[in-house]
Amino acid sequence: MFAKVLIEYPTKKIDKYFTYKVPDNLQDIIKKGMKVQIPFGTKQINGFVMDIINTYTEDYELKEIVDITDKEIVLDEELIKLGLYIKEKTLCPLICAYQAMLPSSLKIKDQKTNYNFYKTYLVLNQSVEETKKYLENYKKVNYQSELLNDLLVNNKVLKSNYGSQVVKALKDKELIKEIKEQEYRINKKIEEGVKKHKLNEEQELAYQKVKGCHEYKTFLLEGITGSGKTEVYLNLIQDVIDKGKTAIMLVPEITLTMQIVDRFYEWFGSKVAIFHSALSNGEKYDEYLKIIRGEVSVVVGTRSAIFTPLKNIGLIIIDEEHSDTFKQENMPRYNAKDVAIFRAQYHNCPLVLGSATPTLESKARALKNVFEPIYLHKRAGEGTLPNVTIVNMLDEVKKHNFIFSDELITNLEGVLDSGEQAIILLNRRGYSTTINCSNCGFTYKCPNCDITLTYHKSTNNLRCHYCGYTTKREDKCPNCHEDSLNYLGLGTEKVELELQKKLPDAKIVRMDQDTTSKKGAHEKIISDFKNEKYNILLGTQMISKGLDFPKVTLVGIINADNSLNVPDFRSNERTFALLYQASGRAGRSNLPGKVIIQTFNPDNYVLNCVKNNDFKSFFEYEMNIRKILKYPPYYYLVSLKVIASDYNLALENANKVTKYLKDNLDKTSIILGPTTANLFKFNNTYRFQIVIKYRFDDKLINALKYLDNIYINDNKVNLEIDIDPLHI
DNA sequence: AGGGCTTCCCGA
DNA sequence: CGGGAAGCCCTC
Repeated sequence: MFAKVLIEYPTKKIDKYFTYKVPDNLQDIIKKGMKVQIPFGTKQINGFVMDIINTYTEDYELKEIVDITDKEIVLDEELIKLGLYIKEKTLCPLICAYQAMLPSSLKIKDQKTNYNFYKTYLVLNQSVEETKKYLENYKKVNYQSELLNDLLVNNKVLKSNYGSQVVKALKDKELIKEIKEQEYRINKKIEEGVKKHKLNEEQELAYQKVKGCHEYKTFLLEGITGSGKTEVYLNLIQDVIDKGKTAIMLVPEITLTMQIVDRFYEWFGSKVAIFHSALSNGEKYDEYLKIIRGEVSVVVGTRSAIFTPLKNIGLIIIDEEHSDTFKQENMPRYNAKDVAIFRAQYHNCPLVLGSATPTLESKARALKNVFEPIYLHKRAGEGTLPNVTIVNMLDEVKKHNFIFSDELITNLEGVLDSGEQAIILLNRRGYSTTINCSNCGFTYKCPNCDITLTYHKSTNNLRCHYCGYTTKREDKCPNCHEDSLNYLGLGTEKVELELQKKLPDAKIVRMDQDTTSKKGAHEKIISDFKNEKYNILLGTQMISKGLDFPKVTLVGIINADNSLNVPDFRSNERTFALLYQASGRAGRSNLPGKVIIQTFNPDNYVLNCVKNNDFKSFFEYEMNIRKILKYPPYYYLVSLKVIASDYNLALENANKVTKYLKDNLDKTSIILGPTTANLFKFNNTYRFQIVIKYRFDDKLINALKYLDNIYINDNKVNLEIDIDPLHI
């Protein structure tokens, strides 16, 4: 018996199967998809069994599999096929696809660590009668008798509940013994008496539509903010569970969506497993075990949760489907939406994409009935859509209001007076964007990347937000040594400081990457704000999604132009989604909401669509631009980056790649570049970019594979291929 | 990926 | 001629 094994090293150089002999003692247990330890070169490493065969005819001696790494962790037939699909779709090494499917704790490296978590219990060592008899003779009332009586009632008790002396004494008398039981680190029970809202007419219609679908179909659930999409999801999942099937729901970033997860725990208790980056390795391992063992019916999680080995899936939901986080930016560059379609087709079940601001791609498909559209037009409950005002900051600057407009401050004061709450959004962290010398023009720049450093006041240093380079701020200009350094641009840190000056009585909490790096920090800020320990929540885009605070009546957006000015063809779409979602945080209960958008471009079409809550107009406007400029959804994109530490070498190869594409692709495909990539110099490497726009090109995939192969063995030049990139 | 083996360059 | 670094190639 022989096994074809895929080696754990994620390199294209060894992206093939290696054959090993299966030792006698493993022949009965070994299965396709299992992880095994094998000798490879001089080392012993891990790999996946991809096939089991009975004959082998090559002329060299085979080595033997040493052991099975974890008998419980097996990639089933579906996931094995899915890995092949991802390899084909994203041009990654096959092993890379399988590694993406497993939580990092199972990703081999520290295979010595045992993540199984045990608790020690005490049980009786004798029969109940014997114990009772012993107690009658014992007569004393002390901790020992208390423990024995406890055991007579409860069968087993936690060892840690009793003193070690007491336990030892009874153990020595052979009256009790210890047992170890595996426990899960996360353990939720269904909360009794949770109020399950009755669905309104629209929600009920949406629910029935999906419920009535017993085969693969993708639905686009377009529901305005606060329309109660979650309620529809919960009911649908309940229905799937009632049928004995399982469901996956993806959310963009679970820490920001803790409120949703809490609702899932309330409904489904221990039937839910959760998956996100903030879990510890041990927690991830436990959640994975629950799924493998078939103990859960619902998985809620971020991108990688789409790979969880649930059997018999009856429904997949992707909430906030417009979010960029569903696409992985490094290898394997998969999009969870594609994976979701694959799995829904495999299980022949419905897929629901939900959003208030769907991607143009999804919306276009819904209009062409490739996806089935479902709409939720009304806010559930008593909420109404907020009133949006656009403030022209050009006028405010004349009044020397550089950060806050008079209107925003007046409204904030109003909120404070009435005991309500406000959210302020500024999509940039740090204190100020950059420090600049007004005498000689010096700016702090990252020595590794082609980018200006951001000043952080709390630590008094400058940081590169790309590579993490940090340097100290000096009092005088390091170049001309004059005392003429200026702080330009705005970050959350500075806004917090300035806002506190304007409103000395306000209790402000800031939420951005810098204040939420610790475990549990997100949840604490959110729950503190919900419990009204603060009046104002100030933060970056992480506060825009999914949060539901009934007391928030005002949302202020500072410098709405920030994201509009990003040089990417999707910046309008992202700005609309961000501002629309942020606006949706206001007026979610019976209190009416107001939104103030501060901008230097008050006539901007995107902003005015936000003001009018008009996704339809925005969609039509933006689709027209995409059509003229030949961008998605009219054309598909591929981005190629040629990377080398030598400038000329990078450029030379970028030209070669471009020439090859021009010679070998279909004439209808458009090849742009090479140009310097958006982040031209990064970590001391130079990056050139080539973009392909195409509609139908059956030569494309082979051309990409050919180029990919050329650069596998070139250790000076690197080629990164991103198919369907989200950023170019 | 990582180790071993070959090659190549420099000072003698 | 030797040593050390850099490049090359193999791993079932």
